[in-house]
Amino acid sequence: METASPAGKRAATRDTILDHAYAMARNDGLEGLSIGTLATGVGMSKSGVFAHFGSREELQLAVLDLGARRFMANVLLPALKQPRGLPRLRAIVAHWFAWARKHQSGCVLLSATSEYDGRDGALHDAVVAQQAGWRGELQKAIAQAVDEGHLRADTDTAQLAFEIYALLLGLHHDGGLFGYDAAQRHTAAAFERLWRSWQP
Amino acid sequence: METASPAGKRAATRDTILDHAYAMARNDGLEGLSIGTLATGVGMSKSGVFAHFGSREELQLAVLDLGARRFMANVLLPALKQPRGLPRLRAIVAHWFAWARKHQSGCVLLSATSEYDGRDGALHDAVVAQQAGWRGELQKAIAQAVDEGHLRADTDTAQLAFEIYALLLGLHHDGGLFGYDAAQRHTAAAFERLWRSWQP
DNA sequence: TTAAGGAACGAACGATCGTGCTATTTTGCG
DNA sequence: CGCAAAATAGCACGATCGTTCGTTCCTTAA
Repeated sequence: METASPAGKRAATRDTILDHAYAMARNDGLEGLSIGTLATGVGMSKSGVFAHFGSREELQLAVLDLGARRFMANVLLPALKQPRGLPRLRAIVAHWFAWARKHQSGCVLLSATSEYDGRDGALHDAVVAQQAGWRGELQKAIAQAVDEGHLRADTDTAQLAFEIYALLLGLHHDGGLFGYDAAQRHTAAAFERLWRSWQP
Repeated sequence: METASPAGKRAATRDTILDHAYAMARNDGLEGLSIGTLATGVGMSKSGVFAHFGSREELQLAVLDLGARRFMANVLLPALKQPRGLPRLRAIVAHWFAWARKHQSGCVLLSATSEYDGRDGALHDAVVAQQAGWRGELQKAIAQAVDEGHLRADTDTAQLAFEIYALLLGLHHDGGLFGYDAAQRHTAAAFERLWRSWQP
């Protein structure tokens, strides 16, 4: 048998553990993850959970990776069905809004940036790589919108990507603290101004 | 003697402890604060540090409060020397930029919002109160700029305050992850567009 | 039927956590 | 100087942390 069967028992329970770990990390962050509490949550022993990852750091990296894959699957992937250019870009933002609504009580990727942006180590590197990757996807979608003539030809893709990201940070922030509805209104209004100011 | 002499020994060492605690919380967050590590940092015993606060939560609240006071002293207060209206508003943003540069490796107030936005308890309430207070100050400065005729008369103060805050979130985020310089350029460019779009 | 291998458990490790208590030291006042 | 009061240290507690190790259980193949 090769290195991994398509869906062996090991992989299945590992997925179960990661699912619980992700839910916990949404509230307590990756630094708040404890193997004991996680084991209780999934109904396993501490050592049983531990054996699947080998170290707490590996567990945290796996949860971070799961978060990144879920984000991509929920925000980027469905938007790819839209035609290239502004429609796809707006679809990304729309799905990102939905993601923020579902993650009002905390987003693993965002809390991870707060937790690891000033440290060294594998988690820091993983967070930076993940954020840089997503920013790159954003810039790619923006560049396509420029190519299609949906945005001004002199658009600075990094600049616009930054502003889009900042608005979503605002949505997450205000949504978590003051309630999603008001935050959603402010963010949507800001986006209308944003698209208008970059239209050709 | 009354409840507190102007600068007794107790208050002095308490300030020393809080200063170290603030520095530590910048890297590890308020949840990462441990009394033992803090005691080692200030060269005291665990119980000696503990006696000043009575509980870990009280310590965290004190650090959060110190952060808020330092933020106000560094960002709002110096801006009050500028004349009401847009000059003062831009001064607030300028000092906020400097604050973000000094706090690239982590801002206690920001990480606190990530850590407590999805929980209950005194820390959550303190974070919400602090953020709401600051947002209120922003809105007040914006309203004055409207009164002075420096911004459009139909300006939605809550909306503009949200957008300003979102841009600073972006500055903190990108500054910590990708380096301050590029983040500062993007944020400054976004602000120029922002002021222009709200000018009368 | 039995041997083999993987998965999970249970117990224990040293370390550290927050938090009490009781001494001991330091301080300020008469 | 001497004495009360305040400030700090020392010690111990139960709990939990991540991690290791040996054992048990279950599945699968010969």
